[in-house]
Amino acid sequence: MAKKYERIADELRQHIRAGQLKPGERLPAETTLAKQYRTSVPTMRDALGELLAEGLIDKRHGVGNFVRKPPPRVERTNERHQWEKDRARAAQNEREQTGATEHDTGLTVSDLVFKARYRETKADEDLAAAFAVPVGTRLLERVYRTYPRDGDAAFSLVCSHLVHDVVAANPDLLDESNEPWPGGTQSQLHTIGIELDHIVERITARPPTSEEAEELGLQKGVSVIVLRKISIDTEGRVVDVSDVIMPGDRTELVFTTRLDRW
Amino acid sequence: MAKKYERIADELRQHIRAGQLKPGERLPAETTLAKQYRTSVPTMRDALGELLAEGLIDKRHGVGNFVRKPPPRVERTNERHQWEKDRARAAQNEREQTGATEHDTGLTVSDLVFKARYRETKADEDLAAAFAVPVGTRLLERVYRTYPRDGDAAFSLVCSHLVHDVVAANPDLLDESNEPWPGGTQSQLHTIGIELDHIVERITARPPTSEEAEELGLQKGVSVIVLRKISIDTEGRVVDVSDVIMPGDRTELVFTTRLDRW
DNA sequence: GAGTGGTCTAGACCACTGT
DNA sequence: CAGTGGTCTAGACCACTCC
Repeated sequence: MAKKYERIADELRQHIRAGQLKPGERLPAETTLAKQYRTSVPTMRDALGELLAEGLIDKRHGVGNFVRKPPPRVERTNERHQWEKDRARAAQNEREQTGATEHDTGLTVSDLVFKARYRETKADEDLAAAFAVPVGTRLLERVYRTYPRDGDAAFSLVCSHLVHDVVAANPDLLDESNEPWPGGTQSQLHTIGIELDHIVERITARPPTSEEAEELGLQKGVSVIVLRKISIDTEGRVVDVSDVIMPGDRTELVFTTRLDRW
Repeated sequence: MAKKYERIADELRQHIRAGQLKPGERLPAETTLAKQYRTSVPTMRDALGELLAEGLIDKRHGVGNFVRKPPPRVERTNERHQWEKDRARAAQNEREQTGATEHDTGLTVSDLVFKARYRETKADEDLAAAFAVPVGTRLLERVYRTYPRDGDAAFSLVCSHLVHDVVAANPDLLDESNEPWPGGTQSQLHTIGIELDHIVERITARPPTSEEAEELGLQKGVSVIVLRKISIDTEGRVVDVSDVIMPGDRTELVFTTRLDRW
């Protein structure tokens, strides 16, 4: 009654967990495995597909299937926001030391390659609702990528939106060649007199688009975590709406909620 | 170069988004679709598999494939914790009105079926580390399920852990027949003099186990969001560790972080 | 060029649902 | 019982990687 590919996946899972198959080790070819388990290649592939989605193996086209090393999970905490706010007004040389990604990953600036691209767009229905502005309002769209210097896959895909006419008060903020801006977005907003009051983050999970899977180096069946960060200033105005796409198998979000005392 | 099943999935996606296929409507049989798209049944199934993982269609064995109605997303906010704390000391009749699930879903008590099961266990390595107690410490494990009265799939799978000897101070807390306890866990802890100071929530995403997929009514390819909630009291002691499993296609987590003023 | 995984086909047979 | 989707098989052919 149990499905064959599930039984095979279970067996392989046991072998991996028990350490009979070690991290980094190559599995036998799929045709070989199919013979070993007395099944067909497609069924064998279904079994391997389960392990793939769980992040237990890596498939490398033309090379083989490998037991995956337990992936280092990247934590992203909500305490980063206060940390960023505290630094937003610090001296430039202090702000230059590290950014929020380094804060999360524990890596240093020299390990990371950073890219930014700015573009002008118009608010669609979704963003217009988030900003509480009319559809078609001019926005500044900022796309960020951070890669480890050696690897190839990005840590996360970030797309930030600001209301163009608001940030135009400081022309430096419209120029992508000023990135990476020491101290990040809160520091940029500080130059035009904006102070953040609170941040709302909405989190969902879904399968990646093929572009997202490509950029993040995701195996088939692995979901992404989508985080929409909405920054509200002390006037109650929405000043930034950012979408962050993170690999579901390597990400852990941490939120601390402090409670009022009785 | 584009994969055939992706092209077909794209076409069907367009038809659904454009409203040519309406929510609730049945698609032609897979054999029929395969002929229409001049492909084989397995390839057609790969295409439908994409839509399935995205939550655009429902597959019903022996019946057919249906366009899914946009699923009502259940929000879970971190403001629920302060809300629960405020009610923990309220009069019993007020606490009885509604619980946190109703607070999140907007449904009333009569729409929901609630089940609780208590069990005594010993701390494994994972939980021992979370509680900062020795492995093998006696714990009280509490499993909760909340179902809509009409539907069949649970909203979420909750498993809470308390240190047995701590809560045994009030024997009522060891008896599952006292569930649902008006006012929830914070109210229960209040009876033994525990006040919460803050809550840490760690969020990850992964494919469901087959049991989870069954209980939550998940289609193939849909991930679950896993939330581990750690409650810390005013003494800095971890008093509760709860794991919450939620369907990735119907859940939105909302976290608000308030920032100190400059 | 040899060996690997990726895509696609064609079809058998089983399990589930509703009439 | 008829019709549907679910599982499994057997094998062709392509794309990628490395020697």
